[in-house]
Amino acid sequence: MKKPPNPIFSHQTVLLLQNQQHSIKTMKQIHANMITTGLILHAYPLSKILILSSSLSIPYSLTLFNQIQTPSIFLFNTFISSITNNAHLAFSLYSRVLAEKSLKPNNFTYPSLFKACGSRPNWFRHGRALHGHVFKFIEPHCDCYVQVSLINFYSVSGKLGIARYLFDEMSKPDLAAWNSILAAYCNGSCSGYCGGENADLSIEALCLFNQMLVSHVRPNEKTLVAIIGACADLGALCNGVWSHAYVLRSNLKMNHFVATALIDMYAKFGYLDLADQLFDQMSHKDALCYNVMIRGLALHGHGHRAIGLFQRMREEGVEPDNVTFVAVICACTHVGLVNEGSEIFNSMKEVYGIEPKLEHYGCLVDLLGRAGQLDEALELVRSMPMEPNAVVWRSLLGACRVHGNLEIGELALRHLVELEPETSGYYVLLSNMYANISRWDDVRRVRKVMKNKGVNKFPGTSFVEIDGALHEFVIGDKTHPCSDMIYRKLEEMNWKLQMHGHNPSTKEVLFDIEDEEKEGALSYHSERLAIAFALVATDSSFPIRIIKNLRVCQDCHASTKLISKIYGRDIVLRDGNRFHHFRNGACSCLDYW
DNA sequence: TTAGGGTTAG
Repeated sequence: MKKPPNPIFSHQTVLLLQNQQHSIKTMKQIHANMITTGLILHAYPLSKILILSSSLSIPYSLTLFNQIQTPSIFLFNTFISSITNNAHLAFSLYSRVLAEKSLKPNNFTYPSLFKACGSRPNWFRHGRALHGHVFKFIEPHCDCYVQVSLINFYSVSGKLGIARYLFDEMSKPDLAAWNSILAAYCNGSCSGYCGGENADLSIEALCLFNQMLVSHVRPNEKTLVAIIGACADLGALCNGVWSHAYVLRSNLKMNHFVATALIDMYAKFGYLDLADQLFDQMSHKDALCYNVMIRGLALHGHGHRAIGLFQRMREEGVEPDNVTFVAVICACTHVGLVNEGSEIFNSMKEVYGIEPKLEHYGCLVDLLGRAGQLDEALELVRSMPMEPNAVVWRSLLGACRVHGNLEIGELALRHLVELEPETSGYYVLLSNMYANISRWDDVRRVRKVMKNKGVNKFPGTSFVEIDGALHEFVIGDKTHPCSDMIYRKLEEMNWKLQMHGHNPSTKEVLFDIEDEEKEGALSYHSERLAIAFALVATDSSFPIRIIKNLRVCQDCHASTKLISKIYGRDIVLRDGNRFHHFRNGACSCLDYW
């Protein structure tokens, strides 16, 4: 016989709790009503008021919870899951569960707790201890939610290997599990916690996606957001366009997340018109999508359009955030709008109440430096409220090299050598700087310091990929088997083998391949030699792909930009951190210089 | 009839 429906579930107050948005005032009224009607004694309505009250006032919800005589594990789980952004409270509730003999944590207890751990820095050890509890109290393999929450916890804690192990342990990963592991690889490739393997992480994400399709798990919007991000990081145009097409043909929703990821991807590829089209189609534009579009425009040298979009953002009442200002000040830098950039920097605090961070000061140093205002840039570095990092000093150094200011350049290099003593490139730059003005004693001194410190043990190498084969070039290796061929070809093409530079009238590209007269000047960079090789060895229109074992230095960055513009060739430089995609004189990697 | 996991820029 069918049981009659329980009148509690159709009670007017319970329906009110479920169906409407409430203020603290109406929530208190409902609470009072529940006490008078006796509904407060029933677990289901109690769980609903707990969820509601914790979203409005944590102290109120805690008082409410503490009034429950003997809360069941169901009520503990409900309350813990509603306060995961308060990890301390979540864990104190969990310890009450452990202390109570009549209670035992279950499958529903752990996902929220792992979420709470992952959301706080330095809580890794708590999460790891909690993982032990999972084995003690439940059977983790039986529950997908627990497994996924563990994968996420380890991935946000930077333990991608453990996350992958747990994923591989799953006999039949569901959609959320696939999305978690894909996001883990994609976020890992962005945050850079895996050193030189970032690009490999994005490639692995694409491989995993392939496996997902093969195992007949149907991707959703979250999946595609991760994959589009991986394509953007890799500069994988074909895969990126395929992903866009997949969204359309699979009737996935072009929601905020998907659209923003696509805008970012097309902007990074340099397809600003496509990015702009998608941007215009977005019904509601938030700060995030403005940021990616502004950044995209700034990256590709459309500074004025970027600033125009920033104006539009303000006119439409969208509040800029700290990322917006990084993008806008960089846009000003690229078109030399020093006053506008400085004003925007000042408006951060005065108008928007946003305290400028290190990266904003870095942008301003770059803005002033590139405009040749080196004394002002140095003054700013000295007066900024936080300790300048290597990025800031590198900006200043870059400006000094462009504007030929040895004094400040030397100062910047000294700081860089101190901050990153293992980076041989700084010693090399310092040495070259002295060599350029024939201060040979200083050249020898720097070389001696290098030798004493044991830096530069590992020469920089670049690999250039031509027709699927990798050719290796080592910094300063004049005996490379390709060198003669490159020299001959370059001479045929009437290229000068000197310091890098560019003569717009003759279209000469000047490589600093070697200069015997300059004693002590280090010879050409391997990536430049590799590019030269690729240019002379292939006429195909495919991007020249170069893989480096050292960071792309400023010299190389500048000359590669130039070569991409003059020869109309896309060049992709991959270093330990990421891909730098050069197209028509612009590079889609702004964070370097 | 109740509770838990996965998405966007730097």
